[in-house]
Amino acid sequence: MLSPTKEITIYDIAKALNLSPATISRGLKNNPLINKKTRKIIVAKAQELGYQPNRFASSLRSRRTYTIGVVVPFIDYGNTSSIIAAIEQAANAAGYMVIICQSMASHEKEKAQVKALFDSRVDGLLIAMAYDDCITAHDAMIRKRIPTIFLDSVQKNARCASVMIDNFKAAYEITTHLIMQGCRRLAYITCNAAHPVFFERLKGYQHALLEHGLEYDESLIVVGDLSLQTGESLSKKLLKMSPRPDAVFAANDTAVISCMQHLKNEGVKIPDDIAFAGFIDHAGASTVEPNLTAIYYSPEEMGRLAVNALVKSMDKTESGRVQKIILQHQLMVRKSSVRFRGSV
Amino acid sequence: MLSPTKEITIYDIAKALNLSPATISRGLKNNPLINKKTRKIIVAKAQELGYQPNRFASSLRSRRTYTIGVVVPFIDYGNTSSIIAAIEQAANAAGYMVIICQSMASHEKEKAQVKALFDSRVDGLLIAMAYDDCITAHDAMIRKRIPTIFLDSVQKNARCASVMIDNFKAAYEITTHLIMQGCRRLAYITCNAAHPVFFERLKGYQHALLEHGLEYDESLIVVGDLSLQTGESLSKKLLKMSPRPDAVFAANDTAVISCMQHLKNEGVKIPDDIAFAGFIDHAGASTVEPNLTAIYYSPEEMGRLAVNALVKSMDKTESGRVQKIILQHQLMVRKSSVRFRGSV
DNA sequence: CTGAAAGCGCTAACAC
DNA sequence: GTGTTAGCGCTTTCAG
Repeated sequence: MLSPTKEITIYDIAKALNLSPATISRGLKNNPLINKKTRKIIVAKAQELGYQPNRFASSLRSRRTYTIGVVVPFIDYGNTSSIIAAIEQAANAAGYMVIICQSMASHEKEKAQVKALFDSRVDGLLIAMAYDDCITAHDAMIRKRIPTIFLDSVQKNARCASVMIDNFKAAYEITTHLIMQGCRRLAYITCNAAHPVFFERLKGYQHALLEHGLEYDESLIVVGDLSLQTGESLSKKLLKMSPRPDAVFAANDTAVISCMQHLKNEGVKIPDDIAFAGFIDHAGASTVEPNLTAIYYSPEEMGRLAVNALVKSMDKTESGRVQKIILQHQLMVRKSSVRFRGSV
Repeated sequence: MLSPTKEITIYDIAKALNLSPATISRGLKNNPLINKKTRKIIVAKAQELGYQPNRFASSLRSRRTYTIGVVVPFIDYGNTSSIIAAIEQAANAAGYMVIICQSMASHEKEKAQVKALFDSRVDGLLIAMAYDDCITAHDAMIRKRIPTIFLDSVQKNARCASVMIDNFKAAYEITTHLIMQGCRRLAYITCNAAHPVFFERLKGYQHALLEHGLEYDESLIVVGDLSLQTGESLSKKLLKMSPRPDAVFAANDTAVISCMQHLKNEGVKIPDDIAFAGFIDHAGASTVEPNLTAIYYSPEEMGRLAVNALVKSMDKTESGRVQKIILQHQLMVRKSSVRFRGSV
């Protein structure tokens, strides 16, 4: 029995087969130059000896790691885990491994993670930023020509690829829907994060108000926290408003459900007293009662498209044209916002 | 300006400083042998030149990757994403990166992922298996002395470390609770997966029945699918039973909520007609109405304890004593199962 | 405290 | 088709 500590290398296979290490390497990599028979023998011997390739050595030499880095604010937040699941699957199918990091919605952490990923020489990077004013770290990546795709980001300035939905349009649709349901005082719950996504959503909200002859009233804007599920404090703020809003559009993806629940506990009737709409449609939306109106897009598609675009730009040495992929979304109208029951 | 393609290495720093590469390496790694002043100069120069260490080269030489591999059936399932979030955080804090893989509840995939992780020479492995009859792949890992910790697994035979809750006890507590609420015909929803976790839960259920003088009736066992959220088909099966069960204990972590919802749509009153209890307490449990009774344990703690134990066994060359960590859980009694409202 | 030299395991370039 | 050689960037003895 072999000593378990000793690693089997291609040299061992080469020696056992009286071939050169180069041939072994080629045989194991399905290099077409190699004689089919030779390859078979090589593969069999490798199996027999329990050979396991060493990716480091290979990566060091070939300057290719077949690894992609993913940075998100939090893995367990909204539909993030589903997007990551899709990324992992698509990456795997394309022969890549996935290193996942959380930025915890912190600049420093985000930068550190990107740097660490660079130290790991990932071939490409997928990044969902917590804020928009932190291009520097990614700038470094881009300068170093690491293909990078942003998820859910709209950097006007930066010429960088991204995959996202049309946040302006989606917010516009939600707001219009609420107005069509007869709502006139639409509270808007947003985040303290200076993220372009929230900016776009606000613009969509404002645009819809304007188009329907409603005034934009800053006192109807409620700011929550990104990292915390501040449903209770939000609900209190809403209750204190006078006159009370007759609708809530929560562009903050997480707090909306607990906010709704707290209001219900306070005796608020949803949607009759206050109609509700969230933004991203995640698992809780169709569980909470009444079911929550929200924007749906396929997390699987988001992950898949991002990986495919990334793989494409990793494959060609020259990083491809900058690409902005807009994912289709749809407004899932559910009971939390439907007031005219006859008509819908 | 430097050509962006040329990588800065410690040799460049060495040359610029008239020092040897070895000194640079030591300086960058905070080796105590190095003069403090020299180190400062080295670090400054590295910064100036935009040096980024190359982990591969380092790993190749030092045989340490500071990477841990994680394999789970699905990232977006139950409380998995929260456990992973905690793993990522704890690993990061300890100086490790995390590579995450999904086995998709498939043997082949699981094996392939473990092999790929080994090719990446991860220093340690955390694995939540989909089934129990696939020790082989992990056996290889263990033989190769890669510290491995199983999440939620109870291999009687294998002498391997694990972190989990006491599934038998938890199931026993749930069942007892339902019986205390006056339920006598307790349906048990489980998975087709041959996973020890489900075996333990079944035993706990049976033990509680026995202890309370109730017969174990196989016709009350409903088998669902692990990978799919077969809530609707489960609810149909339940409705067909006659006499109908007066309680449902769903050891299958996912399907229970949609199952409840379907039954509600069919006019079943919960908990009065049928009391409900799930197993793992994930986000949906306190959103669905009535709120779902379930077993809670901290996913943060699960992740943290697993990583800490792993780090410990990676640090000492000799892998430490086999360790089984049992996480405390608690039964979260909620409205879905409470029938005696006065008394609870 | 610093330097010289060797080599981790693999692959690319060039021979034959 | 296969072999030779060199070297990816780093760390690690061993010297001094």
